[in-house]
Amino acid sequence: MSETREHIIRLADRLIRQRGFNAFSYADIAAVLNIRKAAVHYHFATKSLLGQAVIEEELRRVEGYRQAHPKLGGDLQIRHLVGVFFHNSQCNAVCLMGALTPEFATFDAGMQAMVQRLCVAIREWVGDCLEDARSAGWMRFGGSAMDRAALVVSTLLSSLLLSRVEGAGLFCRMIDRLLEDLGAGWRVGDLPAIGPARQEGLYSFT
Amino acid sequence: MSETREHIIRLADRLIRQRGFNAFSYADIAAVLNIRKAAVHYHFATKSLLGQAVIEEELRRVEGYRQAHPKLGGDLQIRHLVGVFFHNSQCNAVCLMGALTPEFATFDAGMQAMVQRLCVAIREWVGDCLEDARSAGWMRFGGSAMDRAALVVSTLLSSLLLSRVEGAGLFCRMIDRLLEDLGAGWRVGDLPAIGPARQEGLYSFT
DNA sequence: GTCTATACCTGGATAGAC
DNA sequence: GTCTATCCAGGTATAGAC
Repeated sequence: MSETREHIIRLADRLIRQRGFNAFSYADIAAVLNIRKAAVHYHFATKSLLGQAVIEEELRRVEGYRQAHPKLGGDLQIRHLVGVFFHNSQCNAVCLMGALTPEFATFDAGMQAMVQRLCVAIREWVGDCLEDARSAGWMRFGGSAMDRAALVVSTLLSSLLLSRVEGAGLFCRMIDRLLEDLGAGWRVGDLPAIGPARQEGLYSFT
Repeated sequence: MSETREHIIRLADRLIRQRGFNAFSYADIAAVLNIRKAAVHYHFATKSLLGQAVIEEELRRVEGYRQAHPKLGGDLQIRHLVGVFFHNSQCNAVCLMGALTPEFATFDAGMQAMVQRLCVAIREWVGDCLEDARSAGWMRFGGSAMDRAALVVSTLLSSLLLSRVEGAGLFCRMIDRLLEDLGAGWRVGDLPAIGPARQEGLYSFT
């Protein structure tokens, strides 16, 4: 895949999560890369196609992580997920679901389908992790793992939205509360710091 | 207050929650009211001022409700709140917090301040309700009522976001799960239907 | 005081140069 | 295959008519 193409996707990802899909433009990307807007159009004919590529990249990262750690317990994977979100909370960035779902009604069919795929994929992953963590005794909670996953994802998602408005401290208070409800034996503060190599803004699954 | 002014606010409120703040325009409002775009500018010189007016209206509704029912127990007020959100889930509308916080970084200072006020007001209201409901024995949960309120608000907020993408059924599954965690003795299906007089889209506190 | 006509800019997208 | 110059629609906002 082309070098600039990757740069564009990376930039678009960041812009979407900082300002929303409808609020960024090809001009923003062109300015950073020192090219003309139309050069971006060469790589992505329409803005919708660019958005879909960003989501596809994210899906690839999620699937990649799952396949790279087939034997990793659900509890450890949840730790990783929470770490990703914590890092985002420090950067004032929200996740792709939090950025895209509010604007869902303004998207064309192709983009809507990708947003749907993303939401389902994340929830299924978290659901499998919760199921595993519960049966292994690392967590305890009522209800089906899949419905519980919706609650966990929803809390992570909106903790980023709200903490950007009310201060980053809110994130830890909310997630620690969530983890206690899940019977997890750890808190946000227990997670290892994220290495500088991954701090460039793409250390994200959502 | 002028008649058209109120109409504009009402329309803007709906457009924001259906499509987001940056995705709607004065043209959308002008088309419905059969006036020119500039007529809207007369009432609200800038789009930011219009947005602030929409939020101010919402704050007024919240405060109005609280003052109108000073003696109403927290449990009953939460029922009302959940009913409002359920109604929104049926209309594919999200709440103002869910619509505005993702675009927070694109707002000017005045608008950002109003979004902040809104988030704080809602959370304080829910916090007071939870506190009351817990001490009255209607609910039971761990942690401070205020932190718990953040979780409740966050779940309501994102259940609207996600159910619009994954289907309205998700809303009830998520909220019923939340209510059970809170030890509430009721579920979404137990709530009375919302009267037709209030179904026009402004039956909302967020 | 209320609205219309209009300006000006930036958005996404196209046609064609290298 | 990659990018530049350009277009046109639609955005917010202003100046001025009624």
